[in-house]
Amino acid sequence: MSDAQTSNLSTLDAERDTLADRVMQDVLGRIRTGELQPGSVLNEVELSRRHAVSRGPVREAIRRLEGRKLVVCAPFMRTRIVALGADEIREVFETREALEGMATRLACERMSDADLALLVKRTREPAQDFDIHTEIARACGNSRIRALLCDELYDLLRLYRRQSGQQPGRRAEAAEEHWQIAIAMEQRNSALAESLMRSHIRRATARLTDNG
Amino acid sequence: MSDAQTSNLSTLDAERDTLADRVMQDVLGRIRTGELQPGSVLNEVELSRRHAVSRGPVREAIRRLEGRKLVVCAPFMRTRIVALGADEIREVFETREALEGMATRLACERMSDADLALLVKRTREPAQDFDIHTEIARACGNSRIRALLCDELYDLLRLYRRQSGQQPGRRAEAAEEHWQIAIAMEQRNSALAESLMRSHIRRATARLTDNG
DNA sequence: GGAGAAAAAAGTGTCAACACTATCTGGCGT
DNA sequence: ACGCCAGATAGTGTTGACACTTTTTTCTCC
Repeated sequence: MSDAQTSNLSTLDAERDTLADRVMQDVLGRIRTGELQPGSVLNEVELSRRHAVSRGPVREAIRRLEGRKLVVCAPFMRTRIVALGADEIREVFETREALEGMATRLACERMSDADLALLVKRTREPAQDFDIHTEIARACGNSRIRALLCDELYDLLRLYRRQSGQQPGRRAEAAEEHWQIAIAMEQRNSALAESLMRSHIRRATARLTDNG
Repeated sequence: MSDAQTSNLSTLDAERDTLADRVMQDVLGRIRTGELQPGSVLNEVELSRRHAVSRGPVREAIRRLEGRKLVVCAPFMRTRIVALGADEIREVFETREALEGMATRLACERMSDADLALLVKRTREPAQDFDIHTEIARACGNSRIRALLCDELYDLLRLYRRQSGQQPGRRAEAAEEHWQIAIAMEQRNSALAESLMRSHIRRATARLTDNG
């Protein structure tokens, strides 16, 4: 008889340090910095030389990115960073709306008074490295939703943020919407907070698809 | 200048046929049939012999499943099918509630009258292989949400459905809730349909976690 | 007989070489 | 000059072997 339920095999990414892990982190980092753009090719031998490893670990890193849908590949065709069309970007935003709406509701219900006060304070005085979306995803108490947002969708969106720069007025508008969300959360009105977040994301989607 | 946006590199799983693909499909199939349970070990050499291939393709298949969070592994420790604790199952259901709620709303807005009528008819006369959840995920017009539900969450839940069998009364209750959802969709009341679907999933979650 | 350490076995991580496919390059005919 | 086909080149798919780690077995000592 197999003891299936032994020690909780957590689904959250443990901090490993194999060669494949290093290669994957490097590629993720270069996606985040913008060095790798949508459609950029990942050459296996080039990655091998870059990290002074053989192609085995490189291929395993690519396969994990493939599982995360950050790269695409057909047999013998080169692997490329995903390049999304207008329809697929809309799909990403719809997914994000669903997940971030839920994350906002959960964070509103679960954050401590102290953490919530800090969130409000930081939303009022926006620092350089503060992003309320990331903060909510981290605080929602659901590691699966957090990983989907932070490790998949946000990386995808970063790929396109640069080229579809925001209109001048949008920045202030977004700040105001962030503020309303924070207020609703502080009042523990989770239904309103979720609704406001979803509207906020839907407005951002409309801006993007109008331009295209 | 690199031409990034050339031919839409779709994110949807193309039908490839490399050895790694075959191994992955086999593992997925054995998860679906229940042969592989949570915590089951995936032995690389055993998989190699089983498919008469070397360990390379086997490892690549495992890495892709790892990207999908269906298996977990630490260096030199054997790879295992994920085994979720009570908290992690709750997280899966919260994720599912968010995504299926959105899928229901989108399907309600986008399905043709004919397809919707068929959905209602099949919900009224439930066949053996009909599942309204899968049908909505397929019809929502968002391939990313469909893949997240059908290729990740549903496989995960199948792992636990067997052992946490439903109470006797729950089956009829669920059928009634499915019926209400279908009616709301037929009336094109997308907000109500989404709300009903989310409540439906939340009730299923409560049943599970009460028992544990 | 049982707890602990050493040896053996099993399993995973990595590598270099070979096989196959797609893409690029150059020559050919029209 | 243009398109088309064959050879050369670059890149991916696969393999078997070796290195390292964990797990199991065996042996020793109390």
